[in-house]
Amino acid sequence: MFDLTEKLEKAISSAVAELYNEAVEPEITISENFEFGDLTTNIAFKLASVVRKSPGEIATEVADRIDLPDGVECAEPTDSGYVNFRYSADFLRNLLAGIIAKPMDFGRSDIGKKTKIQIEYVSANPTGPLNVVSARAAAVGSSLVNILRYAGYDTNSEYYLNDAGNQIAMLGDSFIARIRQGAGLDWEIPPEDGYFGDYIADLAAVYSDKFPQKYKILVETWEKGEIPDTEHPRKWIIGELIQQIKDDLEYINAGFDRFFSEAEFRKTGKIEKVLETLRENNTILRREDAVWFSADKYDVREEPFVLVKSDGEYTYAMVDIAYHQDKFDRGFELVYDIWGPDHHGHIGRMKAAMKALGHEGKFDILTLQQVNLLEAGKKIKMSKRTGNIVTLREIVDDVGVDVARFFFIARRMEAHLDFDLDLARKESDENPVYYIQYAHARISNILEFAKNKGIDPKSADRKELEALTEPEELLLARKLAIWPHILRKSAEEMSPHYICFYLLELARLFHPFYSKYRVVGDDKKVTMARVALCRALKEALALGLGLLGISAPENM
RNA sequence: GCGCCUGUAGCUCAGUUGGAUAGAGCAACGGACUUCUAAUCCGUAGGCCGGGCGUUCGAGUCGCCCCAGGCGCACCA
Repeated sequence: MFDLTEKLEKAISSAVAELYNEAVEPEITISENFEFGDLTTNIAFKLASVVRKSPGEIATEVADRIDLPDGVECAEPTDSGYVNFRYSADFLRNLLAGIIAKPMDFGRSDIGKKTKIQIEYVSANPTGPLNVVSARAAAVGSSLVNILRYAGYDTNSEYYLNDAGNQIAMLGDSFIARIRQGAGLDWEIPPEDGYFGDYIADLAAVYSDKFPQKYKILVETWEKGEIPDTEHPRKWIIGELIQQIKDDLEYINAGFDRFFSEAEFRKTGKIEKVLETLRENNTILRREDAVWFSADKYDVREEPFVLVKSDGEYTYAMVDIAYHQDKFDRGFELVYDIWGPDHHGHIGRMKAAMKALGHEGKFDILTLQQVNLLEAGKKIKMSKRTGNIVTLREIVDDVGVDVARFFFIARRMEAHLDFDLDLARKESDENPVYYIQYAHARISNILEFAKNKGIDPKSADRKELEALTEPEELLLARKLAIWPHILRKSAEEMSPHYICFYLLELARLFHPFYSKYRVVGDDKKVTMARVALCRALKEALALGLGLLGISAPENM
């Protein structure tokens, strides 16, 4: 809907075919400056060496020959070699009328072709509250899911709950130690891999209050010098921490379609099956009583790694490989993970394993870089082990969901993020999120004002919109026309941050327009048209903010 | 030692996959509220795009070599 790129590409290729008998796939880009029109192709540069003419010459010939599709007003060659295209006024009016008629479909596309795609993100171990890195992952992942869904993918989000294995055992040990501490017994948290955070001591206190009988038995058994059954408290704290994680994710507006339990998965027997498949594929070797995967067979840069330890336990890698096989068994055609930098060393391994299982090209990992929290100009050092962390909840409480989400999303995933808390707090009145939201609130107010005067163009027609003639008005309409491109790029490149910058630019055009012109004025025609423009703008802003999981307030 | 990520305005970051004059927010300076929201607007200033060499019509973007910061290199997860 309202994306002329494809039509234009066809028109250009057929013009080129007629002129030079060459087959090309033209690139259409958005002009970065509106002086250069709305859309641009650099086809003449690509052809210059093949056709042996200057780019400028080719641009002129192509521009003359091209059969312009509906909605494109003209093709303008430049001396340097570009061909610039301009949307027709009629196209822009159509666009505005279209947005108002079907606001929830503006820029919606089917580029995903209903492909079944799964995005796994956060997946932090349930050994403590979520930290800022998880907060970033939650924000980015959830908006990516929204964007892919809007782009026509059959999208599912999943959180892998690592609720089994060594770290969980260590968590249990740490928790038991804290219970002993609460009971006044001698206690020690496992020094190597234990969890030292205060939250565990707090939960120990909750446990003894909540289960006085079980607590009593525990303490009495210890006092007799015997070893009690600690299964209940161990299970309880995991459940408790998982619930906290789910609450935190809700808190930052990141919903998941599914939480996938490792403990449950281990019972299904799938791990054995996958191991068997790998064995059949002749990718397994035994060495020193352990079972290894020959990753080097699939990627020369990788080395074999252990799947089953000599004590018979599966490694994390083995379980994770089987888990990913299970995703494909469940029918996902594309599987994406968002991983933190600390798991970087495993990317090559996992990819090699997926290749071995026949999923090459269907699996990819997006790496999300770390977050540095700055306070008073200094980095806050964080360690989950020692419990010295800044939690998701703390940061959201501090700056608000909308601000936190925007800051997390508004940068490339690969970029390290310096989150200056002082700045976020101090400038919370003038940060970019409010700039965008304020545009939305202002427009809402105008529409309310207009409505009270009996002006409510729910279904604006093109005739009314002919009164839009000022350059600022047309610029706004042209900016709106870009929205489908932005969405497509965002989905194709799995990059939610483009949406942030687009919305900022849109707001950046609206505010000056607002101060310069009156929307509701004496001229009825102009008023109608401007109110309609405002409606379209409001829908686009709300849509974009919605995809980012950020609220679009009516009042500020 | 090996691998990955990053280096763009004082600060935080974009830069349409190699294209036109490198952009935005904050911070700084000077202005603007009697009409739909001043969380706004108008104006000024701010840059050897870490450094070097190369590739070509053309490089912030690609290649190689340095420099700086971060993160990984387990029969841990």
